[in-house]
Amino acid sequence: MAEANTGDRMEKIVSLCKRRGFIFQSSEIYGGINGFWDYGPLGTELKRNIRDYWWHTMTRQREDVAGLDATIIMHPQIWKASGHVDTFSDPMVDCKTCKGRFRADQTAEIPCPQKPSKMVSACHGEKTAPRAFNLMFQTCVGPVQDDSAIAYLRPETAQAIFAQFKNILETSRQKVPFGIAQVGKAFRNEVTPRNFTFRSREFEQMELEFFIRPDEAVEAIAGHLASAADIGQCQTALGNDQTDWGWEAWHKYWVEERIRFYESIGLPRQTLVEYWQKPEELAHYARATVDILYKFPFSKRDAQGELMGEELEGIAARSDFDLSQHQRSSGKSMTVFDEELKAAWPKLEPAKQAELKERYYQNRLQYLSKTGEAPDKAEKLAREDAEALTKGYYLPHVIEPSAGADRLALALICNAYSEDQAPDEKGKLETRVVLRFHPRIAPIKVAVFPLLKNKPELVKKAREVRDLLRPWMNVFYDEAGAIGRRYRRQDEIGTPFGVTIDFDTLGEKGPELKDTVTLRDRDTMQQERVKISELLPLLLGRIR
RNA sequence: GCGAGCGUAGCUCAGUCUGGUAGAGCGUCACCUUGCCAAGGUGAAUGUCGAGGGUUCGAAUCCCUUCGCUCGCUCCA
Repeated sequence: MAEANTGDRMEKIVSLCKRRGFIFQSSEIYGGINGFWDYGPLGTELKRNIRDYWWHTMTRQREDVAGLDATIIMHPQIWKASGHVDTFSDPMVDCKTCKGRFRADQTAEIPCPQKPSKMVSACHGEKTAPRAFNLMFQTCVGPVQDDSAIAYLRPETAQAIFAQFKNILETSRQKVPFGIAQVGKAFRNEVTPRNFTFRSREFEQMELEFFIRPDEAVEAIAGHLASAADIGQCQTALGNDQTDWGWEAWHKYWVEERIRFYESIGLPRQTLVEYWQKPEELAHYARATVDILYKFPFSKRDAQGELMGEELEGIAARSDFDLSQHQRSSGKSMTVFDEELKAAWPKLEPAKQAELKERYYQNRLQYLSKTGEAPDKAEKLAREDAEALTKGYYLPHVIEPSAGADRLALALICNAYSEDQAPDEKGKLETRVVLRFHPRIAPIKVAVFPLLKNKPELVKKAREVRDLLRPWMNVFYDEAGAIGRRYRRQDEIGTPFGVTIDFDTLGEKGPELKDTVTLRDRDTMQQERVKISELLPLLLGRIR
């Protein structure tokens, strides 16, 4: 299986996507529009399978996650509170002399590329005035288009979860720790869309905000925090006792959980990179972030020549930053009342009480100071928060696994794409293009063929089999051309199974083969003989 | 947004330098053939050569503008 060079491979994938109806450029007949992509018939099925399986795994299969489907346009204040209005717009300066681009606030710290002894702000290059690059799409709500009407298309789905946190808490009968999941479109006016659909301006996110107790509350209730060794066992812990899990345990748990998800739809661990962001790379609100990267063909290589991977998902431990921000910005309380905490607190030693209270106070004070509260006010608020903790009230912390649906679709296509050698009818080796999708996410699950089209009995029987399977899975029926050609067409779009109705099915070779069909496996091209009556349960077992 | 390269049939591409009015392979469709792994037969459709403008008797070819793609700066689910 000779691998073409990576550029080649990516080109073949892009071309296959268009040729077979996975992905088209948006608005193509008008010349296209940069950073926007449409999914064709097969791509739509693929993406729907991804979304559905994510939803299935993250919410319906769990006791502790509830769903949300919020609007794309929300109150603009949300994006002030979240920090997107300010931090999503970096004024940039271009240097016409050296062609460099620099953040306007950093020109005094970055050396000039042409004359490194001087900083950019002091070099002789001819520079443009600072220009704002706000990555949020703006629109106006209502007929009057003035500043008061400005609204934004959401740049992430997460903020709606925080904004609706209290409503969901009160209506879902969930208690911390629990999560809120959402799948939906998000929009970023990327400077440079790149790498096929990888960096698009309109994309779909699959996000979970998993709310947990602050460590101080965990310690008050459980008496201790799960140790490093306990954390090492997280991967099998669903259903186990989690009362002593602090944020590190939950964070690690979700990293493992998410990697298992990727494995379960056919991305082997060696195609993924688990990247723990270094302290200096962390966003200001994050205590830890793990990126799950997939080794795309267009990924850069490290010094050893290994693909470094591109981000599919980020799993951030965001402390109580987001709920705090919305609490301050909206003036509405975002705290929860925790009966277990209230009951546990009076039973603690006074020294322990003091220690936990002090730690909570320090954390709140640090947050409030960082966000610019006046020192005396910050101190007062932090005292109040610490006092509330002793009564069972706190702001939940959050672990955020946030994945890109389109990026995952692209990763699955890249991962599935393969070329192998298969003999044609004369035994000559031919190149076969196969998308080795995991059956769970394959757009079409099974293709049904009559061996020959010109035999009405075969066609009739094949249509019966098609109709038998159709209510249960996506079936494709094809009677055109030679049987081998039909198999190959299905291989190219990743259909895992092929069912062929032949003369044995009609009973020509005797009663023992009557009403049996051949079931052909895409990857091995092996066939097995299966009774029609057993076909449905067999296939259902293999595609779930 | 800036710099470099590119844009011809559904896909991959030839033709562009040296203007004369568009081709190949694969694919698609129909009919025939078919006895389990695509390239048997016959026939068919498809391009205002990315778009717009200019030069010219004549532009896929030269010039300008614009849109899109690829790479770099920047950003990131």
